[in-house]
Amino acid sequence: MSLRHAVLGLLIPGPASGYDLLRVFRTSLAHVWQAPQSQIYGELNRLAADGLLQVSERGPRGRKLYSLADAGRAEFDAWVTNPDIPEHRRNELLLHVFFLGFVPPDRAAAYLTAQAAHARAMHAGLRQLQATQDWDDGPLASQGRLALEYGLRITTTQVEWAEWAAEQIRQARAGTGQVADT
Amino acid sequence: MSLRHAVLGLLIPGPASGYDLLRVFRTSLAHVWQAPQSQIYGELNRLAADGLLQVSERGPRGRKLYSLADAGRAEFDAWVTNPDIPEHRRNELLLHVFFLGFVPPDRAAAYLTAQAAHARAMHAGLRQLQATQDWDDGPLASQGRLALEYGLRITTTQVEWAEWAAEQIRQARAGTGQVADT
DNA sequence: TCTAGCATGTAAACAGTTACATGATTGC
DNA sequence: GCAATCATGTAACTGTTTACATGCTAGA
Repeated sequence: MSLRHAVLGLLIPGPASGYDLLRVFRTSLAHVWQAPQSQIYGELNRLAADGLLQVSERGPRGRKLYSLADAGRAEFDAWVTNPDIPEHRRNELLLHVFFLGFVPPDRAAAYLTAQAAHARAMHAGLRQLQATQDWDDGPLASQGRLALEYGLRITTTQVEWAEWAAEQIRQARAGTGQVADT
Repeated sequence: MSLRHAVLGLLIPGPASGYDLLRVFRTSLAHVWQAPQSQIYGELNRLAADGLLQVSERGPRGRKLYSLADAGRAEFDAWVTNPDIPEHRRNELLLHVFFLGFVPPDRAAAYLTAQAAHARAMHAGLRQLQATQDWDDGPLASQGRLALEYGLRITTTQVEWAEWAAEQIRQARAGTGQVADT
């Protein structure tokens, strides 16, 4: 239930509406934790029902400003530096790789080359973001820098690995080919 | 719906029961795609209802051997080298990092050091696996080697990043401390 | 005989996605 | 007046997890 904690955390700097949070999820949090509109509004209502936050103000067009209750702040504090991360162990890329032995080596290598290209594009996108972003604003800016560096490093590793893996497959094919032909 | 394709892929070498698959998910696939028992049996029944596989044989203790139908093989083939991977963009670690500005720098740095230690332990576990595994068996062995290398490289990157990030926070704290004191 | 492992299934709850639905207000 | 954006909500569906439930069979 990390969405819960994300919502609580976003209310720490001050009260905000569901719509405000929605925009944060679409911008700053887009690369970190995606959540559709329906989920955010639902979670806010559940959080309010559980007493972790309350509606502190109502504005025009039915706008509701939520603010953090003491219980919510406590819940967030317990979560944020709790080192236990529920290991998800679901990696779509590796699942494909696992079964790559069932297709011809050429197709398998091409698949990995495509994944390398994809990771490279992701990396370029993050570099772009790094260049355009204002890195002096808000309490979340320096954390954003850390997260972005994570993305840059991980995508680099992914590119290198995918190219290495494609090469492994090509070499194995060449190896068996030669043996078979000789 | 990747579980679907994992199940189809596992039936390529030959017919197997739900229980057989269950053991594969607990061993070879444990680091790649986890699935609980109830999900596997449910998926097998759904897959059979959809005509992607059929019960080819019944053994003792109600054992049902499933085998791949032509439609199932086609579905698998379309999936396995399809380069489009639905981007999940949900990273629990980065979500914590995003909010680390709301706790004292010492706690934030300690959190990242703990994550470095965790990634280091993961890495050691994979090295262990690499040493003990029989790397000459089955059609999935060489793919397993590629996946394992992925894990080794990613965990290395995670360790390096987490230590770097912890250092960043410590330095920022020292910096503001000095300025404030002068 | 009894335990461990084989073997399958269901029910309830929770999490997440997509699509639909509605209305208010601001600026052109 | 109209379009864009603000603003919230609900319904249906799919995917996932946890827990419970049942019975068979091989071997010590």
